[in-house]
Amino acid sequence: MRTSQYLLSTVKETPADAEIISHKLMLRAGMVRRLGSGMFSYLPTGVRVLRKVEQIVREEMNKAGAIEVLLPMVQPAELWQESGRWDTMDAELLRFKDRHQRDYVLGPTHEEVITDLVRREITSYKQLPLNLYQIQTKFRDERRPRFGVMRAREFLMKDAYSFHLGQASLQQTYDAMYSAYCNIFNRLGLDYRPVQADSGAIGGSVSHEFHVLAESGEDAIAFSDTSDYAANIEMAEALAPTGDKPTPSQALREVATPSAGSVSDVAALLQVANTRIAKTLFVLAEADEQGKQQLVALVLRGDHELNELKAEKLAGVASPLQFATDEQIRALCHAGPGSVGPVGLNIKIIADRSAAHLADFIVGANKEGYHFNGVNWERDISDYQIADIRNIVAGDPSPCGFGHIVIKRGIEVGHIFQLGEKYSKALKAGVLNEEGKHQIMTMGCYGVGVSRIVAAAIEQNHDDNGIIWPDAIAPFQVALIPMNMHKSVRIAEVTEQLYQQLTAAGIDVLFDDRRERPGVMFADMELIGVPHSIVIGERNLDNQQVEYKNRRSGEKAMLDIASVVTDIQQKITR
RNA sequence: CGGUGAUUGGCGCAGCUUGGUAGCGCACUUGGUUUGGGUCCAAGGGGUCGCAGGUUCAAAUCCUGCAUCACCGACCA
Repeated sequence: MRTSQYLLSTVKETPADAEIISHKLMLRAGMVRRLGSGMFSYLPTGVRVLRKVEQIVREEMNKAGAIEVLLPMVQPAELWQESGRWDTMDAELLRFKDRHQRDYVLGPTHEEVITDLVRREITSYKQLPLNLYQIQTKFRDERRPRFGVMRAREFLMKDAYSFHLGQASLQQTYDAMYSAYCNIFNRLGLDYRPVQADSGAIGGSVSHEFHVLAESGEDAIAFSDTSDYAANIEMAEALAPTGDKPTPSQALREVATPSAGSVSDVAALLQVANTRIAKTLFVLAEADEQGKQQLVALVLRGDHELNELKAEKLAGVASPLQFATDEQIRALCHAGPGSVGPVGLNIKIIADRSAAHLADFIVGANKEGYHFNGVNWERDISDYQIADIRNIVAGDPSPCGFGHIVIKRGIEVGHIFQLGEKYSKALKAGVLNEEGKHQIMTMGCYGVGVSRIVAAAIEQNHDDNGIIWPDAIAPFQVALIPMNMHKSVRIAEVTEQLYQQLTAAGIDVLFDDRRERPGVMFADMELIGVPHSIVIGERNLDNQQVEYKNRRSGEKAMLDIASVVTDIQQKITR
């Protein structure tokens, strides 16, 4: 490609509304332009990268036995009503009507469509297992789109769905997808980790996320410092403290804590560590037969945070988790939040494992401006359950049994699930088994955020001058930068010749044939992140040489014109 | 959804407090100049000041409503 015939569209100024580095650089490098909130147009350079990522994903999926399909983005409401997600999926699902006033949705994911397709096409166990995938645009009406294409509403995703008769077959495909994903991210040249995850709104049981590690990541991941255990923080089990519970030694007493509401206030006032305080949160219980919802008290150590996902999975707790209002709390405790505690409450009380390990601790006294000190389980709070309801924190023992927890941030770029029968059962997708009996299929689903990978790759690979693409996904592998080509026939001829040779060798070359000053060309090629550049100048031409520069390492070398193609090929495949 | 802020040539912004008919930088066009790290000089084109209504002799500026966009928040009692 010649710059004079290309749409480079680089800009010097950083748009004001770009927050993170990948967003800024994608705008500056002329990869994307914002059309509306969470919606982006891809310019040629952006498309080139997107296609390269896509192609690697496609190749690895094919290699792993998946077959490509293409499903509609606009989907009839009936399918979503049939699966039940028309009602459960709320605002994120964009709905609209056609000219006949029929309801449709813009596909945020394709479980319904694929399950419908498969139930029509597949009738016998002999056709299983089957793994179908597509690379397609999704639309999710995010409550807050941000970070450019990282959390956009419209985005490009690879989604695969597998169908099986039985768990063993599902596990086999799941494992194959797991290694296919590792291959994908290895080929992309990214620093990533597979982590244990919750399966969330899509449903199912076993699940892994693939995260690209980056400071700007939206997810926190818990790692063991000695084993290869890694789990999403919302999922990582916080173990009970080891050793015996300290022996109670104090009597229960009331202490005045005027205007001390938060844990840190109380700790400061009473001159104790916040680990000696237990905080009490109130959430709604599951509705009883009359449809009434009582409250449930969740008790956590003062330095810990509630893990909502863990809490809402507990029996008796309403799911999704709903916090009690101030009024509800006052009606129950006769005190406002800040002075409330579990002592004397006649409702279900769930203590976190760490909170349950406390003795002689401090809680709100259910009396405005007062706390109890010297509180002890059993003696003062007899009826309670113990559960893991907190977020794991750095330094906790790892749930795998080896080492301690380190927390890092990651960008979720892949997610694999074992769905089970959630959708196949709802849509009655089954086959005849060996006994000639109808049997519901078991499903798995496997997603890769293609457009998000592009942003994640930039987060991990950039410097002050711009993007530094890994070779595998660079929009161009080589930049040809001639010095004063328009004044020197010799330069023009050599550059033209190199361009022909490199292109013929199947290398993506960007030939900067603009009438620009050298500084402009250097700056642009660095900004868009071309990994290898060749500078053609008069002084080296006398020796039949050109200058090579590596974008990432800064390495410079002189190359003989005669061997440029093979030299470059070696540097690329490296 | 709640809070805060923004909206002025293609992009980034000033002007608004104190109303008087719009300006700067980048980009673009033309001519010259320069040519191994975002040249310099000169001339030029381009704006219903987000939309609607109101106040006024007069509104980018004041008032009201709406729209769009962004940031922060949406467990930590």
